Parts: sequence; C-alpha cells; structure tokens
Amino acid sequence: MEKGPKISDSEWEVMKSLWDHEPITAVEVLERLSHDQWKQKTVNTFLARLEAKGIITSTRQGRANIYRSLLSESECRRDEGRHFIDKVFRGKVAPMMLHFIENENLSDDELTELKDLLEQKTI
Amino acid sequence: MEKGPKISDSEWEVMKSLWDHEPITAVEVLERLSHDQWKQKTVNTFLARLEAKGIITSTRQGRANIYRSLLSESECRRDEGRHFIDKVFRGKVAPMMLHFIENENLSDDELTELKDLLEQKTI
DNA sequence: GACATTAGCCTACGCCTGTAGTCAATTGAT
DNA sequence: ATCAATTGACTACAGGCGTAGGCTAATGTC
Repeated sequence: MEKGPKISDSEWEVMKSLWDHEPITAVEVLERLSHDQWKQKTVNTFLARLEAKGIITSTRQGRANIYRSLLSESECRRDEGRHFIDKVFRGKVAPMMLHFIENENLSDDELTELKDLLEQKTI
Repeated sequence: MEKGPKISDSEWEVMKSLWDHEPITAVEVLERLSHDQWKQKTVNTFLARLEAKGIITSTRQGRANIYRSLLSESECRRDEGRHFIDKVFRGKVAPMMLHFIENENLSDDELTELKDLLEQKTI
C-alpha cells in the first residue's frame, strides 16, 4: 500500500472546502471557510503546499487558479484512520471502537444504526 | 474542557513504553522500544520535551532520572480521539464508526464483541 | 585518589506548519 | 493606452518535530 502524503490540520480544513465545492478558486475556498479564521494569503499558502504535495492540482482560468483534488476524502480518511489507530491504539481496531462507544455520546439512533451495520457484517 | 497539550507521533511511542512500565528510566524506555529505531539521545530529547509539556515528571535517583506519567493513556486517547473526529470526520462520530467498520477488517469475534457492547448501551 | 564510564543537560539543525507580507503580472475600466 | 484593482508567486519567520552530538557532572573501578 502506498503511503499518502501527510496533510496537516489546517490543510485538512482547506481540503474539506475543496471536496465539497470543487472545482474551486482560492477566493471561494476562503469564503466557504467563512469564519474569518485566516487571511486570503494564508489560504493561498495552504493551497500551494497541497499542490506541492500532489494532493491537488490547479489550472489557470483567466486571472484565477482553479483547484481540484487528486485524492478523495475517503482515501485520505483511510490513511489518516490507519495512522490514528497505529499511533493511539497500538494498531488495534477493536479497542479503538470500544473507546469511542464508551467515550463519545452516540444517540440511540446512531447506536441502532451501528448495530444494524454490524449485524449485516457478521452474516 | 481543558485542552490537553499536543503529543507528537514519536512522543506517543515513548509514552506507550512509559505507560506500560512506569516508573522507568530513559535507558529502559529505549530498551523497551527495542527495534533500534532511535539513539538514546533521541529518546532523551523526547522525554525532556514531554516533561516540558507537563505530560510526565521525573525524579532523580542516583545517576538516573526516573520518569512517571501525569496523564493516563485513556485521557490522551480521549483528547486525540476528539481531535481526530473533528479533523477527519467533521466532528461526526457515527460516520467515523461506520468508516472503520467498512474499512478495517474486524474479525467475527470482534464484530460480535462490538455488537454486544452496543446492545448493552441501548438498554 | 585518578581515571574511565555513563547519564543528563544544553545546543544544533533542517524540514514542516501556521501565519502572513511584498512584489509583480494580469485584467477590467475609462 | 493608462491606471487601478485583483490574484498569484515568492519570501519570511517563529515555533514544533525528528534526529542527534558535545560537554559536564556523577559514579564505579583499581
């Protein structure tokens, strides 16, 4: 399995806008993030770094760059999830699942949903 | 809720040795990590940084420092888990759980264990 | 007591990250 | 054609992280 490039916390935020609205310009990314968390230049830097890492591409259209992702959110989630399990739960999936069931408040609906899915899996 | 200090990937490795064998010396930490991944000095640096962050303490005993954790593995897992959910799954627990059920191969036993736990939770 | 060993403390250093500023080129406006 | 506005490219810079080396003080050895 290929080792995906590391995506930093801030880069993840940018990627979420991108996945939800691509193709998208730098200005639109900032708008979508709204919550004046960053300046435009900051977002531009993140986009440039993401492109340098090969996670997104850009094409020029008029005065603006249009960005597109090269990796899907699912792919990135898989990589990040594996890394998380290895780092925090010593590579063991089940204890991780138990941890979340015990520590994060899942609604009854969510619990039922999970149970149903597990049901199917075990058949 | 208090925001715990960030623990880096390497620091997590060190913490695992520590949690498993504390109180422990720097030399023992390296031995426990075995797999000559790092030099002793590197491990010492990690321990010093962890202490600076307030995650562990040390007491002098003879020529060596004895380290102890100030935060439990569970506490750190909680913090790290929350961060992970926010960053990668937009703060939503259920989709995260579904992701792992779909993407990580759980054995039949593990699936059953999870189902049982969910059963109890919903009662 | 003198010398060798060892663990700790301080220092280093390059890459990554968060956070932009400056400068220059492209575009729109008149 | 000229000027102003917009956007991108390049540059910056401090603090974190991975990875140690060097110097020093305490210890054990003879």
